[in-house]
Amino acid sequence: MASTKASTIYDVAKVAGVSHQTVSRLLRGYAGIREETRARVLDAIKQLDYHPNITARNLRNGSTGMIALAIPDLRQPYFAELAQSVISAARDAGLTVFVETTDGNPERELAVLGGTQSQLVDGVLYIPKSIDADILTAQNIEFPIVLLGDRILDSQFDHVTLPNLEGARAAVQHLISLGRTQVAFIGAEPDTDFGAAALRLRGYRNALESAGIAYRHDLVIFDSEWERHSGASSMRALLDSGVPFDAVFCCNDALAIGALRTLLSAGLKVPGDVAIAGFDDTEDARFSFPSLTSVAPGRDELARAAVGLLQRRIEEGGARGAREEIVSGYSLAIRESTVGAA
Amino acid sequence: MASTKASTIYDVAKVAGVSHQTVSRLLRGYAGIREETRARVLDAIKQLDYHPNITARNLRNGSTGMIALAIPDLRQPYFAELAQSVISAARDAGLTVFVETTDGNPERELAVLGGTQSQLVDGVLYIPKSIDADILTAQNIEFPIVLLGDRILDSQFDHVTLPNLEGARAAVQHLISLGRTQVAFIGAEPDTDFGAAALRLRGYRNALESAGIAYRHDLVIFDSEWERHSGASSMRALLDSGVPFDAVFCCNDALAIGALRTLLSAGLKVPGDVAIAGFDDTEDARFSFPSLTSVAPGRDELARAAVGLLQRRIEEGGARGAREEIVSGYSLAIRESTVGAA
DNA sequence: CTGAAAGCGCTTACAG
DNA sequence: CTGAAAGCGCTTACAG
Repeated sequence: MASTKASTIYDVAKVAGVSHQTVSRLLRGYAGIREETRARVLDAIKQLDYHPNITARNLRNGSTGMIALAIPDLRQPYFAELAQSVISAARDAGLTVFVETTDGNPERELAVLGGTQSQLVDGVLYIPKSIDADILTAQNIEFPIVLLGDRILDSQFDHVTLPNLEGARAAVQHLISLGRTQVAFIGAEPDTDFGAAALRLRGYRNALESAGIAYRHDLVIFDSEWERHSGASSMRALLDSGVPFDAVFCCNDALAIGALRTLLSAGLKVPGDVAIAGFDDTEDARFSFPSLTSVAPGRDELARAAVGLLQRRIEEGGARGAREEIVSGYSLAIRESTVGAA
Repeated sequence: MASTKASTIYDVAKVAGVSHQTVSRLLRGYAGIREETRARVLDAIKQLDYHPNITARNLRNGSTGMIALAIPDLRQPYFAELAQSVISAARDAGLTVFVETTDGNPERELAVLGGTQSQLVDGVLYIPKSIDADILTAQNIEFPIVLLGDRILDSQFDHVTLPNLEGARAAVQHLISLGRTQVAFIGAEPDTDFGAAALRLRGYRNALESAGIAYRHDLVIFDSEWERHSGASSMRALLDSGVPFDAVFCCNDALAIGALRTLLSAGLKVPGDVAIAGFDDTEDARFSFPSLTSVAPGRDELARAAVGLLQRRIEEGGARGAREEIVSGYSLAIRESTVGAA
């Protein structure tokens, strides 16, 4: 902080009666310093309450020990929890993070890549939302970047993602195992073959196929917002369509929470009339009533992997190895919304 | 970023055929530069894709344009939403923020104040949880700091806080206006006369008094965690106590969501048997079923005020004026948990 | 084992 | 209106 005139390496050196480089060496952990000298310097440091000026060190070293986390919106529990995991993982790795919210706005998502903060940072952990791989590729990014999250398209970048297909399939298989045969799907996206929505839809279809249940378009609801309010409307639309269904898989918990609210508002019983499952295992899934069955994608593991990969890329400097793709494990948290209260 | 050799002000100067200071001046927005020179420099900047090195600028200027936000835990919606508001407000103010999560852990809360990142930052927005004013005062903090949030104790620091008493009173008055006479209170804290819990409890008592209802200890549940899981247990405890009640005010929405779940699990009707209100107006309050009546404390206003105050302190440099206290406005969002479905 | 020198990229008085 | 100089606080070869 600039408020009070902080003491420098020179002040310490003067007090200790050594040159400033000796102080620097001690700070950097060099072995070869005479015990008696070391003690004098440490004394001076304590006496002056000296703290190294990180900015100066950064300027010299060309690195800052900081990474940026570009994330759409902390108001959404999934992102908030993911951010928390990233921040913890980064701290454990000796990095500090710098949260940039983009609102999933394409311009802001792009701005992060060129913004003034990208100067300050050794690398970027990037959770894209509305931007796609082509645009990203066209950016010709010249610093370490790792893509993170569920919306990762097939891309030439390092990325860490979820078992989208497998998780969705497991959830839908669970619904089917309960004897449900008319399973709706909320959260499909038009016009994409990649990305979380497409993969989860494929998982859904896989599960139906293995059970010998025909896929039906009228049970698939498009919703690319994946938020609580849109989940509520999507469920409203499904109910209004008059198509009968006895279960629903939602692409994330936010959708499921919204859909659940609409179902209960409409006087339906969950899971009696309709069983419902989500994806993400956010904390609100555990405290809704009924509590929500959800695919738990191992958020901490994901965050740690992403931070670790980014750190590796930073250390490698310019020399990029082959791009890497990491997929986390998952489990299915089975709760009241599919199996009822205990 | 350090990955590729970035061009400097000198490179630009050489290409443009001027001295590097001229480039610097143009960058800093000085008026006195000949039109023709300016064009040449801008050309060179574009041609070289020059971006100023923020670290160097910071070293020179002694400030970084960054602030730290020390916050307990993004997994809790209240904090996540507050963080989002702070980040937005900071961006509007030209500052970037740096999120430090403390887990409400006293050591980590203290560490933020001395940590290496406090070097990097022009000031700190501090959301304390377990730390109290005495400890903070003892720290002899020598940089701009603004306390933010609901747990602010009476202190010698600048702080921005919520209308704790008034908000709680309004919520309880609302419950009473519905004809409820046995209003429970969840979230009291033992041994404090200050802080959000004490103030909200006072608001509760005020509302009872104005209505001529006697205050009863057996309707007040202690809970200093203020999380969903603790709200669930607290409500469990209240039910088990056998004390009859027809309404409950919870100190925050997390408690209320947990309590609501317990009520519904127990087969009680909300608001038929028990009306329930919370505080914070987090987004999950709007999507529970029934949706939750809650005190809305004007989060954006709060965040903007806090960022503004901090920025002012930073600009004032060392010269601290009188400490300032800002209290946000509030409104009461009335929803199904007190008045039933529409 | 420790000192003298140069430089990271920028900005700010000082001249002209 | 634009250039030469010094310095922000640190680290890294280079000598000795």
